[in-house]
Amino acid sequence: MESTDLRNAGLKVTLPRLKILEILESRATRHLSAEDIYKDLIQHDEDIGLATVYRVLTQFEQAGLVKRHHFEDGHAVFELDRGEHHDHMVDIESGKVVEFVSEEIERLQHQIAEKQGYDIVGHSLVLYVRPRGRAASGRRGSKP
Amino acid sequence: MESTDLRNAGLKVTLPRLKILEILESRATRHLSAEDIYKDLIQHDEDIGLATVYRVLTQFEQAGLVKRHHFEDGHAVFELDRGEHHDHMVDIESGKVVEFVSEEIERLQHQIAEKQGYDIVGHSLVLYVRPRGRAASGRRGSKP
DNA sequence: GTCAGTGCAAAGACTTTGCAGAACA
DNA sequence: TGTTCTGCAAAGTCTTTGCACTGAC
Repeated sequence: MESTDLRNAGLKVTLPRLKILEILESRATRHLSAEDIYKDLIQHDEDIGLATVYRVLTQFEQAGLVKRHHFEDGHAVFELDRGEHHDHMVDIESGKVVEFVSEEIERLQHQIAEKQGYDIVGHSLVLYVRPRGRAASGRRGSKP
Repeated sequence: MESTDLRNAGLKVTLPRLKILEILESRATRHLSAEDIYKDLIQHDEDIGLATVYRVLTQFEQAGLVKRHHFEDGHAVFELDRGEHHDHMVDIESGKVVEFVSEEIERLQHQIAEKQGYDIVGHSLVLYVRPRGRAASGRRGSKP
């Protein structure tokens, strides 16, 4: 089944590709960095290099199988592209990523771009959040 | 006047800092990369190293004088923080950056975060756009 | 058997850091 | 004068690339 996806993308069915696809499909965390995937492979005794992970992910991205995101932490994260567009919320304390969709925001975005004479080609919306009601890290009450 | 900003930030008033602040204030393009600023300094025969540019920008960021953004092109861009929040639209053909504000989107974002039990700490919204009505780069008509 | 794919190491882009000399207060 | 700053070069992080070998078809 995964092999079909690969063939459809014009990619040979190889072990590294299958394994990486499998990791992207099966992990609880759907947003993984190249390093995350690499470590996972190592732990499962797969002898696959980090360079290959990057190469495969880039190919998957070009084939439309995965999406690459750049949250503000320096490294890219990848997720399987299941077709349905969504935006992200990142819990800055736990690192957890929550997906959400807002038709209304999408609509407003198009409206805004249109007003300036543009068509939207893509967009990136990320909310950096913290569990409700908790104060800023290590502080109490109002600003110092 | 700029020197006051620096002193308020607890930074000594030095030539590199003044020059960099001046560039951020006076350039038509308000969103500059470290490299952009460095080149500008070189062109004006200022003998300031790239490392210093990065150091100064980081200090300015910590002092709240500038904001750092990561658009999808790999390198960070900096803009003077004038206090008023806004989001960005990047014309992928010209590289031009347009700022915009949408109270409505802001409101929706808070609503969405709240629904998940989160407070928003920060957010990043960037629209990648292309002048209206123009086909994808180098193409005509519908998809190939 | 061929050609795409892979591992490894080396290179690249962007950014940060260590240190000795220079400059602000 | 005493720190704080700066330039330079070296190191760091994340990612890509070159090359000879391996493996899919």
